[in-house]
Amino acid sequence: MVPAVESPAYLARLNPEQRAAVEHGAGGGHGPLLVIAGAGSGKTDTLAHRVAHLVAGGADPRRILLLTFSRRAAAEMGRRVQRIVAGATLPWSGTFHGVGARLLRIHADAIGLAPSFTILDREDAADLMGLVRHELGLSGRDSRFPLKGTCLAVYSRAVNAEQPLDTVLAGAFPWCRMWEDELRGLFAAYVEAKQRQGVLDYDDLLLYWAQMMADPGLAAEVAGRFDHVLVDEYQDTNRLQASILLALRPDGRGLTVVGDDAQAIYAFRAATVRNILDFPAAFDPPARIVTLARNYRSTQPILAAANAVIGLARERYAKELWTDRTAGERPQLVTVRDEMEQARCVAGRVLENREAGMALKSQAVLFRTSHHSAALELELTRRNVPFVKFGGLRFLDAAHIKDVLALLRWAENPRDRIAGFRALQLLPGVGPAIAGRVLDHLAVSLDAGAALLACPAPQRAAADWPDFVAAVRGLHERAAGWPGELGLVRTWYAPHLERLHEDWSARLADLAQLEQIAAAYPSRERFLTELTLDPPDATSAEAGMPLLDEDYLILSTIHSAKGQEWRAVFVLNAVDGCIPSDLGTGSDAEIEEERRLLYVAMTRARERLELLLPQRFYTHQQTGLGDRHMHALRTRFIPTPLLPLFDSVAWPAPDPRAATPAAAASRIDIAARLRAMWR
DNA sequence: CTCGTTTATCTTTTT
DNA sequence: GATAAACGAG
Repeated sequence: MVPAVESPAYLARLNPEQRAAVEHGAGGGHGPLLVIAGAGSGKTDTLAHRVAHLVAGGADPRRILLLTFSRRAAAEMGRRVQRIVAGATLPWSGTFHGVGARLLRIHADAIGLAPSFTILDREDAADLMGLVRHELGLSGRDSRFPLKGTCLAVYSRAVNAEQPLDTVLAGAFPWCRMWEDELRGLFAAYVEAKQRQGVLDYDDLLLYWAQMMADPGLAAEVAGRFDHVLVDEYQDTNRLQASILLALRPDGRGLTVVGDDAQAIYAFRAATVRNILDFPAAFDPPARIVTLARNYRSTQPILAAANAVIGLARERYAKELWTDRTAGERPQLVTVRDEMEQARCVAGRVLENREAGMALKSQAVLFRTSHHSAALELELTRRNVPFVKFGGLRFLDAAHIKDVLALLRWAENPRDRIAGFRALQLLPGVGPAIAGRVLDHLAVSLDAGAALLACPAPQRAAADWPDFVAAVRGLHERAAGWPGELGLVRTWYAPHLERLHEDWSARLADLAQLEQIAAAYPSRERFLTELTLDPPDATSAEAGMPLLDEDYLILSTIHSAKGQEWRAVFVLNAVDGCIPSDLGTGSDAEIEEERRLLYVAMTRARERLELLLPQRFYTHQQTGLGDRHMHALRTRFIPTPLLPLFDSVAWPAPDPRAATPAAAASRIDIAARLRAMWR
């Protein structure tokens, strides 16, 4: 406990529980602390205050490790800390993966890793898996071998959950059990390939870090860098991350974790809610638990409904969120005929809200899967409503962006075969076979740049070869400097882009945007590393992000909405088959996660919450009969006893003169279209 | 050996 | 309704 020092002003802003979390063990080494922070309970602010309080109490900010879920969250935390203690910067804040990459580069020599290692994103890793899969002759079998993406998913789960292969297969991939031996061989070859090429996948960033901590000398060195370790969103960490944490703070001294088991939504990434449930007992004496249950975000009616939804969950730290914001309307359950009507309804209501003075930016539309917003995106574009979409397909996933990055990555690490493989095949006449041969030719040489010069031009690509070699050589020599190298690549790439893609001009504009982004990074290595670990996560309808001062609506997957809040929130497709997704209804654990997902969506709302219930929606069935529309039922997470907590309405409001629903469904609804023209 | 066409399969959420 | 293996022509 702090002696009788005058209490700093910033502590006065906190409620008693927040203050307890902030002041826990102040003044010296302290025991482990678990903060259970309900939705909207000021979690981020509490964590920021705790960091600031440590610094104000004399802790060295350079020796504080702050692990967040996303890079965005890390930046936000940094801003808030600085607002409390001016001038304090946290050099060691970031995601587990980002911090891991940094530590591995520092200690690369000690663990036999080339410091110039490059990082494969999900898709590149899958491509490498596919290559190895093919080399092992697993592609052409009588019975079909799992796809490359599935193989990678199995591998990744085994690594992150720290489970043996047979357990993983039985638990999460039962249809692949017959391939256990082949998969084991495939994974061994995959690991060897990565090591030969000096590349790491996402999982390696954690795995190498954990392995580093298994060596007493290195472990002491790494752990010795930090006096305090704080982890945000602890409910969404996996076993491997927990192992790293435990190795960093074996006795829990100086360790703080913050999270909310009711908001655990990343089990598909091998996150386990057990981490947070079992945290206190992992130490002796057990960790102190502080619970933040006062909600500052939502009105009482919204909170009551959300509490009721999560109240039906099975195991959790019991807490009931409360607020003194008693005024406000109940959340609405809005029944609409189908997805088109849903899009019109939401677009209309968003604009109504704006008329009433609610900026587009303070409203959000949330959905379970990325494509659920397709109809809405069309409707918004038609009505000229600007929007930005988070989640789903990303900027970096576009083929032309990947092409350019592949060339840069290949220059950074000539052993990176996936990068070279991709770059070479951009040349007309070069396919997998020739590309492979060129790469084999280079592999025997120590100086890749010289080897490429000496490499005989493949006959079919003779015309394009000199320009290609010149471009690669320019990158090796770093003649253009950074970010000038990107211009070099674009000049070489532009003609190929025109040849390969109809919509080349739009793609060329994307490359210009990439150059803008690149200019913000000091070097090629930093650009490549940080871009793969923290890709720009928003896409909007038109090229480029809207200007910052412009007003725009937020569209987001529920996963990407984590930690955020808006005055008005719309949740699309609150029906069985979407929430819960019919793909996620296999086990009880999956159902529970889907329930928490709905809870997360609902608790994003401050004043207005509307859940949309299309009475029918289209499914893409494999029945051979093509697409079928199904009658949808209200999500099972809002059973009838909970209905009094909501207002149930229909949209458009029932009109006695309207045709019967059956008739309206069978032909074009001209009436609705005419109405919509003026909306 | 490449590249365009056909056919069968699987379809989420993301560092 | 996209994607990857299989097929066929140049």
